[in-house]
Amino acid sequence: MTTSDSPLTPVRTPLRPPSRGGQALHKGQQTKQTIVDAALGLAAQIGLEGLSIGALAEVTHMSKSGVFAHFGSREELQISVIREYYARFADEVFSPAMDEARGLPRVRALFGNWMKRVAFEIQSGCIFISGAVEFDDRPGPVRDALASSVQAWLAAFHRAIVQAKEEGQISPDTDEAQMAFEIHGLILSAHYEARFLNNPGATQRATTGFEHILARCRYPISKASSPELTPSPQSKPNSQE
Amino acid sequence: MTTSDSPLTPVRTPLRPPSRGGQALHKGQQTKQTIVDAALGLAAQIGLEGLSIGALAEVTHMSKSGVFAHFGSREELQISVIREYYARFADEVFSPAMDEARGLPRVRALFGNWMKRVAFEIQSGCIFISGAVEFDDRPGPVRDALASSVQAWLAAFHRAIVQAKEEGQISPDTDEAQMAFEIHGLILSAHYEARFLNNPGATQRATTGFEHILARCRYPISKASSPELTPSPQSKPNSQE
DNA sequence: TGCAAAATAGAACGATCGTTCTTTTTTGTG
DNA sequence: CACAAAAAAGAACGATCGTTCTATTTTGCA
Repeated sequence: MTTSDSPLTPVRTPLRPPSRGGQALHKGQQTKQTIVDAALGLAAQIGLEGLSIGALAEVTHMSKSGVFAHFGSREELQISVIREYYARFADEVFSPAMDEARGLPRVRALFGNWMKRVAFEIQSGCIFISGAVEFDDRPGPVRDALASSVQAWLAAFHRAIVQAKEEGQISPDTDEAQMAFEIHGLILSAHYEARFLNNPGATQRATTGFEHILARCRYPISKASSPELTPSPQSKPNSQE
Repeated sequence: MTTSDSPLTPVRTPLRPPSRGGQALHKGQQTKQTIVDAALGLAAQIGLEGLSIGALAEVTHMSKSGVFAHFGSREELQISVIREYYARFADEVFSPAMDEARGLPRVRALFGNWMKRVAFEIQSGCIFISGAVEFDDRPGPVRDALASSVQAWLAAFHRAIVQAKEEGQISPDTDEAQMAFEIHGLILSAHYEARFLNNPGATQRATTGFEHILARCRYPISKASSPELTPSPQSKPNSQE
């Protein structure tokens, strides 16, 4: 079985109008982008369901119908926001990590970038999390767009773990999906405790938890030809608080 | 420092009217209970913010104003729902676990009951999770009621872990708050993946993750009742799958 | 049983929502 | 510059929201 380094590409937006040649962005497209940018900030704070065309019109200094015309429906607006969020997530979290070597370095980079984003989203909110809660009982195209975006990212993360096992950097009896599940939990816990409970130590806790998981899955005893010796975990005492 | 087995009591509802004696529930109180019951089911599915008095009136076969009069405001209705949810959570998760012995048995019981509830809430939804997302950027009495309920539960769980350490059942250099944080993440991950992504193996993954954490924190070798010996973790290999 | 009090219903309010339709303004190009 | 096409504005719609006020029904005790 082979694994690929294929980039994150689940439901990519078409962008450029299909027919038109290499023309610069028309007015409509750039104001649409402006609207989506504003909508993204708004949706991150108050949720995709909280997104209202009226509020969006006010923020962008446009009329309701002017905003509406770019999307044709509120659902299409929400989907545009999801696509934009996904693109930024891929740019900030996934893409930079692909410069790291396959295996553990890449897994660490993915997690590190993910955590950086979570730390930022403690202020702004994360629509992968809020959207999941809003749409877990609401079938339809918005939920589908959101779920496929999340699935694509989680699958990419899982793939990186599989590669680390292929590289012989984690124990062969490690369940990669289990590992991804537990790491995902750390992210969710950090977001929950930091954003809702105002616990400032939450992001550090997630990082510590990640090291705990790595320590368990790495080869416990010696290592032949592998990068890091001294697998002993728990070397540095749990730092804070 | 002493730890107590004090029950979960954060913002308990007053119940009985302060003056009236031991009279049976008046009509108003029992229909109010009926309304809150219906509201709880509705809020679990579509969220506390999705709760509408109109929909609630329809479900309970009452008029909007009839429903409204019992609470005086939508916020008060939401808070009543939170209190009811909290009371049930305490009854199903916390109280039964208090019959178990202090220490690890009680921690296991708390987690097991918690997981049972999560498994049930894959269908119905959890307002401790959806509410956190809805109100993490919305200050006010609803958020306060929700946060204090969650804090009370997480504190109770943390307390049980501290007791396990006092009983010498987990390694003395374990950070109990870190452990609680990681377990909380497993719960959140299970809820996310099962309810939003329809991943049927999610609850099993959470249970497995819990065992991973226990395996790391438990004394690896002998027993010998003495607290500090051989703090080295990482004894038994990651068990299953 | 009578009667005040409690509980519920009914109607209406202003506000906001997504959406539709029509009109005006702006844009880009032959 | 002219002029069609694109973009944006404006007004109005039906619906739903939380809430208020008044009227009616039901309750529980003397």
